[in-house]
Amino acid sequence: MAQIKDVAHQAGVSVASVSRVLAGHAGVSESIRQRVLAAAQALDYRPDLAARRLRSRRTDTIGLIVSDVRNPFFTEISRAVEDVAYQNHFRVILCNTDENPEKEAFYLDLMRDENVMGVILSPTLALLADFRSADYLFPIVLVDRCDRDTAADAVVLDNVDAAYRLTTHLIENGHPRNVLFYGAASATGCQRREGYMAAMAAHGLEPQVEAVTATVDHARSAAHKFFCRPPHPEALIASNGLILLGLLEALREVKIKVPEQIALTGFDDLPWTRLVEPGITVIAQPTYDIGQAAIELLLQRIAQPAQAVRRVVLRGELCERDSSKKRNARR
Amino acid sequence: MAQIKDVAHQAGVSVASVSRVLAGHAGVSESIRQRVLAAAQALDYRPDLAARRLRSRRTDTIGLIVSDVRNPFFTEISRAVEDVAYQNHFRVILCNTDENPEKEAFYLDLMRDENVMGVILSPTLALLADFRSADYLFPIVLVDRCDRDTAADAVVLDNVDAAYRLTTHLIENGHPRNVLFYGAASATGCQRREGYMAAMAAHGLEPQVEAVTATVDHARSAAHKFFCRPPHPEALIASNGLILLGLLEALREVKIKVPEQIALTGFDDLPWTRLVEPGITVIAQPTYDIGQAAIELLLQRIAQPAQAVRRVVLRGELCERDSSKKRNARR
DNA sequence: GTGATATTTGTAATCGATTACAAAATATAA
DNA sequence: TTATATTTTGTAATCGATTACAAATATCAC
Repeated sequence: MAQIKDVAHQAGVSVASVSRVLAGHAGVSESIRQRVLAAAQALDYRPDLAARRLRSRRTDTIGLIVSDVRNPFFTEISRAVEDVAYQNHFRVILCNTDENPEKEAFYLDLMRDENVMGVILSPTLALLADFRSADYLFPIVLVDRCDRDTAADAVVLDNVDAAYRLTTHLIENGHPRNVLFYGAASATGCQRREGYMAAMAAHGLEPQVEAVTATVDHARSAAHKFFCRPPHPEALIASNGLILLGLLEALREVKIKVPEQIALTGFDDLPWTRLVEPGITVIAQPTYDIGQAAIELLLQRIAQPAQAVRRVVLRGELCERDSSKKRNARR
Repeated sequence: MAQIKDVAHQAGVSVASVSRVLAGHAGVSESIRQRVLAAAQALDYRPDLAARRLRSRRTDTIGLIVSDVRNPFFTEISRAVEDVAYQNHFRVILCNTDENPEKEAFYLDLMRDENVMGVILSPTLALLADFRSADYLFPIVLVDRCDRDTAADAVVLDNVDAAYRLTTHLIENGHPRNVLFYGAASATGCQRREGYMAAMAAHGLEPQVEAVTATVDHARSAAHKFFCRPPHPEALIASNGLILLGLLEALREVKIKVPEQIALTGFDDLPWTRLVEPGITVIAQPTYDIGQAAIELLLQRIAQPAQAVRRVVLRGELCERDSSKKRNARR
């Protein structure tokens, strides 16, 4: 394995010159430049990253900490982050917290050990509660979850607005008695609940919410239990894709027909929502864009650590499908 | 930021002793051990990984190179790999090749630069063709794709067998005239084709195959074109989940009913396959297990570089659903 | 040509750990 | 007790780059 002194020797120059050429620094003569480049090529020289990082204190690495990359929302975000990171010659370390604050703390420590240049984080509710960027040695951009008053760079959906519009859509399509199943342990769930409450209030309707853990299995069993005690509502809203899937499975189990007996809507435009019969009305999140915006924000922050805190708010798109078909106010 | 000499000073010992205690080496007195541990704790000392890696030449990092983490098959593998890696105090660098050999070569170079201790790789067909582990400075475990004669550690599904069983299932359920849509650019696609051909031959039936690019969009348009020239076959087989989804979308577009007019089957038990009406008969791959086996194999290889080349072959499970319902041989 | 200034190049210090080797301390055998 | 073997500890070299600083060289005005 060739190292810098071999290249220097081969080119007949000092190691400093080699380093300068390879780092693209100015103030080096064209003749040396050529000789170094040729020598490096000839020896197939690759700088040792460990040595470089030790001396330069840069790692060109960022961390991506999400609850579970298997959640399609985060899968897409990961892909976006990696695309942009690699275009900018950054590496990505991926971590899954499973919404577990201990794992989250472990990975944040790991990020410090790795001396990453920045982190994209989807924080647990516990961490978000009193989150302060200043507590960390590296810049952090929050994704997906962020309170109104959190002083941190963030990229989020306008959850309140999206839930408001989804709820309003249901009401206007003749489903005033609807109930929200939301993930109480997440900031997004709470914000979507807020939008739901606002929409119901605006129409003078009685809201009804069910707090669940945001997993398919838990949502399914919670919904199953819910349907054992009539009367059934006219419509359901799921605060995310996992809960939505759980609700659908429960409805299948208890043989309640969508949309004849009940309307079903939710968040996240997953592949299956337009494949099932009927198609499910959802708020589609621009997931790739969210990831892209997050990594771009992070790279900017790394380049200019002092710039003002920025928040990017993206709008969800309502995809109307047959699961929330119009119906007469009274049947 | 405290460093090792601060800890040494605080504990009143040499840096060597601190290093030894923290590395868990034997031959250090209990009294020093205690003092060092206390000092490290007090100063919240975290070893600098760049320095450690430079000197020790270990990075405790592995690479995971797949075509696209958004493919649910690879999403699940990623998660398994990360789980086991982190349990063993390894980090994971994730890379997406998009089946592009240049990107693949780029990332393999990156792995060398990063001095990773090993790589889990889902190779492009081009790379697999003359793949030799010995060409790389680090151990490599192949996942998902591997030829019969590839001399490399690998974890794969028994594709020939699985395709054989799926095809046989169709034939036995009264669908002798079936056609396989397969990803011609992938080793798995070719092996599944092989199993299909064998099953058809075993039953004295005429095989029919359509080579497609393994993406939803391409499969959809290829299928769309296919259905414009009757006669239609009695059944379809998709060689992976993306193609399967493309076929289903095409069938919806041209309004061919499953299973009344045509049976539909494929590989990969994605969430939607049991949600759509009718449920789709598929070969379920033990994806998490595949990822887990791959990382475990890699960790073993790292620990014992000279051990014999090993191949883990897992069996796919046939999930029978209504999309391939039994029908009379002649209608 | 001289001196002042700007540019290019090289030498050596440095990043912060690990670890080979030597020295010191302790245990064991005679 | 002494000599020897063993264990514990410390000193200093080392990993392979980057970069501060000094030295050498080139450029320019007069």
